[in-house]
Amino acid sequence: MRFMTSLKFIDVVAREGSIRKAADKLAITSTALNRRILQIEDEIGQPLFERLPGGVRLNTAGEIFVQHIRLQFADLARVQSQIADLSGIRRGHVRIASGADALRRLLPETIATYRAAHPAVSFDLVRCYGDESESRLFSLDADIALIFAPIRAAHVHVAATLRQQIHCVMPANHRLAGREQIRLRDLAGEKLVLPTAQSGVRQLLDTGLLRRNVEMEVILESDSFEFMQNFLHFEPSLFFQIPIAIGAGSDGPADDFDPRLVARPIHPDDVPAGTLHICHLKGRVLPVAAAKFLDDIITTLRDSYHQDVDQ
Amino acid sequence: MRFMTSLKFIDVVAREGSIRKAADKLAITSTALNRRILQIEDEIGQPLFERLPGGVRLNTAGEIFVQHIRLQFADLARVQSQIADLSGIRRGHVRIASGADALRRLLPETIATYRAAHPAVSFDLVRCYGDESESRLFSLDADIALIFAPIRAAHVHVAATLRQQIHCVMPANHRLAGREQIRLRDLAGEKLVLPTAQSGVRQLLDTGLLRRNVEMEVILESDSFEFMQNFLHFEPSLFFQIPIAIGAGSDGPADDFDPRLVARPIHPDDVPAGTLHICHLKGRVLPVAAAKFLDDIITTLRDSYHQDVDQ
DNA sequence: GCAAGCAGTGCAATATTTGCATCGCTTTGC
DNA sequence: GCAAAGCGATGCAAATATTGCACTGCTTGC
Repeated sequence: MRFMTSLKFIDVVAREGSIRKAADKLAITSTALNRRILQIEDEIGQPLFERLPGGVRLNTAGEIFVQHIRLQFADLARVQSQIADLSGIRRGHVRIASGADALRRLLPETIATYRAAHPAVSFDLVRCYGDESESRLFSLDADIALIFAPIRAAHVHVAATLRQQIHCVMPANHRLAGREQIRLRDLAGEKLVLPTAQSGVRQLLDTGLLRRNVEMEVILESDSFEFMQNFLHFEPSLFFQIPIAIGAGSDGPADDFDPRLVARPIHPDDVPAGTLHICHLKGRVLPVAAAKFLDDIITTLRDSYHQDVDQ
Repeated sequence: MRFMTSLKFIDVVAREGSIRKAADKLAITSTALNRRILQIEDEIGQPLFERLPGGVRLNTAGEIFVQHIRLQFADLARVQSQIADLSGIRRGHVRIASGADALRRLLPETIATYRAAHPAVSFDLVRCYGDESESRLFSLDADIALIFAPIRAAHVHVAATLRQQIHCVMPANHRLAGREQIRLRDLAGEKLVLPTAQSGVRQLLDTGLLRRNVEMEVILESDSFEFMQNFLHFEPSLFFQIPIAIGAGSDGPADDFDPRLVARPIHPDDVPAGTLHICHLKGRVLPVAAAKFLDDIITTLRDSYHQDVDQ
């Protein structure tokens, strides 16, 4: 560590109490060592050593400085061990904050593919509600966030966006199952299961329902796809999802999407399409593993989900 | 600090994302800089940068190392100020990130007082929007931040807080000028000038306006106090500020607060009070100058602004 | 009082760093 | 599809910084 030698020299001189003795130990001449110390004292603007007849001794400033030096060495050692631990580009850890939508199929699929190529990369998935994804980006608890909602915070950089029309999920034998598109007025009198209030899907629905002033029966709210899917078999009702959550657009529907159910898009005039944002912290240079994975998500969306992705 | 130059170089390259750009900034040739970086990478035993066609980017090892470097620089500044403090003369440099509110009066006043006592201390003031203040604390570009907004990041330590009720600023002859407090419904039909969307004042206002569903005419948005203050003389309208921005609570209103204008608080049931946070990076030991200045701000708020300060 | 041990300094030898010219590469623009 | 521009890397010579030698002035201990 060439950039630490001068500091190391000071440390040794402080320990030896003499420039000549320290020079001996460091295998250089005392004059060279002496001049290095004078130079640093000059840069600090204050002497660090008291000159005694029998050698040198740290003064108060020197003690503060040497303590700093030793802390730096300790911290450098920590950094080195941490870096040595990485030992390669393909190692790493990617932390993702995501709403429930992308966790159903997009992320499992993409991560599995990525890990097949880079098995030494590990992942951290956290399901977030509301603005928590953005907070996690900011607090550096997440590298990448997938957010199906408007982006509020200025510190979020949106790497790609994906338009998603909300779909209405219903039993395959439902009277509306034959329609290509659902109008909100068609839902009059239907029993509805709504997503929880924080979800982006819910906020879009509220916009539409409020605007159209449609009378509908909201029988429950849930944030669990599995629950809503199974509930439909017991009580005839409808719930809402976006395409990536039900695997639409991918190679066929998701394996666990019930074949007795169908999903039909709501007419965009009634409920506007929402946007899935793929984000990271603005100004942050992502770790390689995370940056590559970000590329992978975008590629997957474009190639495998055949979706329009804006970058 | 000759012994820090190589590290500084790496920091700059990381920020610029290009060796050539960094070399320009550092006034050396790109080849010299390139070789210094190669040398340090060699000493670390691992590359710190990814070489891209358009420049370089930190890899995981590099990110760890650069964070270490920045901490080292911040700690060196602390050591220097502590050493300077020994000789009786406090010298040093305090870097502050602040929203517009505190920059109007609180900081000019406090800094002037501080500098009268310690003329060798210099200051760096950066006006920040949104979450930028918090980012600057983390990247060690700022020692202290004054944030009038909720704190989102976990790495921020809040040294003190100050509750601030939003005030409505209007011409002295306005029909509402006689009121002790303003209700939102009083503002129906008024022309409003709102602060920009990132500002903490705006976010509180939005909460209140949304909740009360008051019909008002927003004629423009601005982040400039001077502009809004002068605009009122040309078109009758109202804008919003918090007490420390208009000098209220201090010894009389700020010198440049127009006597033809008055500020009246909005009823707390309509718009909740916001909180000014006085912060620094968690876990960091501030330089002496910065630590003492932090004390000064808190003292000033309590003694001169007669505000309740929580510590 | 004089030898021994210390830090500091002038000067020449040596090592290191820098700048120039140039290569190989990728992206961008026409 | 090709030329231009921008990037990092490298060989080599010039510039700069560091080092070692010889020596100074100083204090201490015998």
